[in-house]
Amino acid sequence: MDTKQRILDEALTLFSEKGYANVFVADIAERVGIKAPSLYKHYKNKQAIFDAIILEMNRRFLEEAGNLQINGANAAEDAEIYKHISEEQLITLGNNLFLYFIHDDYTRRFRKMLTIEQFHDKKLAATYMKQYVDDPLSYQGMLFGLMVSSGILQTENVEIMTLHFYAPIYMLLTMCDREPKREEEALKTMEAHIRQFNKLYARGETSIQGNRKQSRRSTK
Amino acid sequence: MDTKQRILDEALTLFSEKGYANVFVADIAERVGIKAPSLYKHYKNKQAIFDAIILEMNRRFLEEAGNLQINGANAAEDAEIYKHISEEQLITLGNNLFLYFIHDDYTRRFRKMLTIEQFHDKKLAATYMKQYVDDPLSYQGMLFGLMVSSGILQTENVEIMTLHFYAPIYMLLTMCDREPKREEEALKTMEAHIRQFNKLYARGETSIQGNRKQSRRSTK
DNA sequence: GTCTATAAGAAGATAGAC
DNA sequence: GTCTATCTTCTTATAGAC
Repeated sequence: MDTKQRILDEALTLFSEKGYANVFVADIAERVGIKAPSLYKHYKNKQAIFDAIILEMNRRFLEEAGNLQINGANAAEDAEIYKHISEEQLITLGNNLFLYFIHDDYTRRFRKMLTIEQFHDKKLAATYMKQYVDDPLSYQGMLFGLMVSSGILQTENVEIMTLHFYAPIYMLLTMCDREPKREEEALKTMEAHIRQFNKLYARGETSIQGNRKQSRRSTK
Repeated sequence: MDTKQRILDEALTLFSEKGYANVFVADIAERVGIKAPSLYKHYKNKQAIFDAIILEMNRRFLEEAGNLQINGANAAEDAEIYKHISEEQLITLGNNLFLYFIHDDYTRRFRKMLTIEQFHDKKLAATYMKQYVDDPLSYQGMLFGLMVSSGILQTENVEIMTLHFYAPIYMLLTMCDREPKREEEALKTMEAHIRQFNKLYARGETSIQGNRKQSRRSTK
C-alpha cells in the first residue's frame, strides 16, 4: 500500500479510537513510519486527511449501493433465495449481517469515527443514519416484501416487520461497538431474537420450516 | 443557580454539542459570564469539570434507580396498572418513555456527551449501556413479566419480547439525537410499532383491548 | 519524499491586584 | 471571586537542506 493510502488507514484507526481532535498529525505520521512534516507532501493539512477518509468511504458505500453484503450477492440474486428461506437460513442472514458490521475492519472503524464526530457536522450524522438505519431497513424491507409475497411470512405492515427484525440487530451492534466483550452474549440474543421473530411472523399454513417444531435436537 | 453549578450546566451543554476536546475553558466561562481564570476558583482544571458532571449524573441516575420515569411512579405502583393495560395505554407507555428520553434536557445532553466520549473511557461506554440498554430492558422486562402473568400478553420468552418492544424505541431515540427534525416521523413509527407489537403478542382470548378492532375511528 | 529546525498560534493554567 | 497579564506547553504547519 502506498504512503498516501497508509496515511488514510492509520488516521482512520486513530480517529475511530480517539476522535479527530485528540489525534495529532505526529501520531499519524509515526504509525506510518515517517515524520509529521513529510505528511504534508501528501495532504494539504489535517482536515484534508479527514475529508479524504469521508470521500473514500462514500465511494465504498456507493460501490455496494443497495447491497448490504448479506451474501456477497446483489438483491436480484438474493430474491430467489428469500422466497424459500428456512428458519436456520434466516438466522444465518441475521448473523452474517451482524458479523459483517462488527468484524469488517473498515466498516467498524468508520462507524466508530462517525459516532464520535457526528455532532460536529450534520452531514456525518445523516451519513450514519443512511448507512446503518435507513438503507438496511430499505433493503431488508424489500427482501421481506418478497417473503410476504411468497407466503412464508405474514404481516399487514412490512415496514414495521422489518423494523422488528432489524432494530434488535442494530441495538446489539451498538452494544458490541461499545463493549466488544459482550459479542458472545449478543450472538446468543441474536439467535433467540430471530427464532422468536420467525414464530411471530411465520404463523400461516406456509410457516417457515422449523417453526412449531416441538422435538428437541438429537443429542450429539 | 450558583456559579459552581452553572459552570457544570454550561459545560455539559458545550460538551454534548462539540465534545470535550473541542470545548475551551474560555467558552465555558463566557457562557457563565465570567473570564476563564475565574473558573479555576471553582474547579481545579478542565478535567475536574468533566468529572463533576459524571459524578452528578451518577447521583441523578441512582436517585431514580429502577424507576425509568415511565409514570413518575415506582415499579410497585406501576405493577397494578400494567396488569390491566390497554393498547392505547401501551402506546402511551412507549411514547412517554421515548419523549422523556429525547426531551428531558439533562438526560438528552448527557446522553449526547456520552455518545461522543464513550470511546475515550470504557467506563463511559459501560454507563451508556447500563442507562440506555440494560436498565430499560431489565425494568420493562419486569413489567412485561407481570403482563404475561396476568394473561394480557403471551410469550415463551419475556426477555426477547422486551427486546422486541424496546429495541425499536432505542433505535428511534438514536435517530432523533442525530436528526431532531425526524421526531415526528419517529413518533408515527413508534405508534405503528407498538400496535403491531400488541397484535403479535396479545393474540390470546384475553387479548388487549383494541386488538383486532376492524372499525375505523369515527370522523371528527 | 523525507528530514531537521523552527515559526506561529492556540489553549490550559497561574500570579497577583482588586 | 473576578479580573488582567503572562507563562508554559502543545500542535499545526512551513522553510529549506538532502
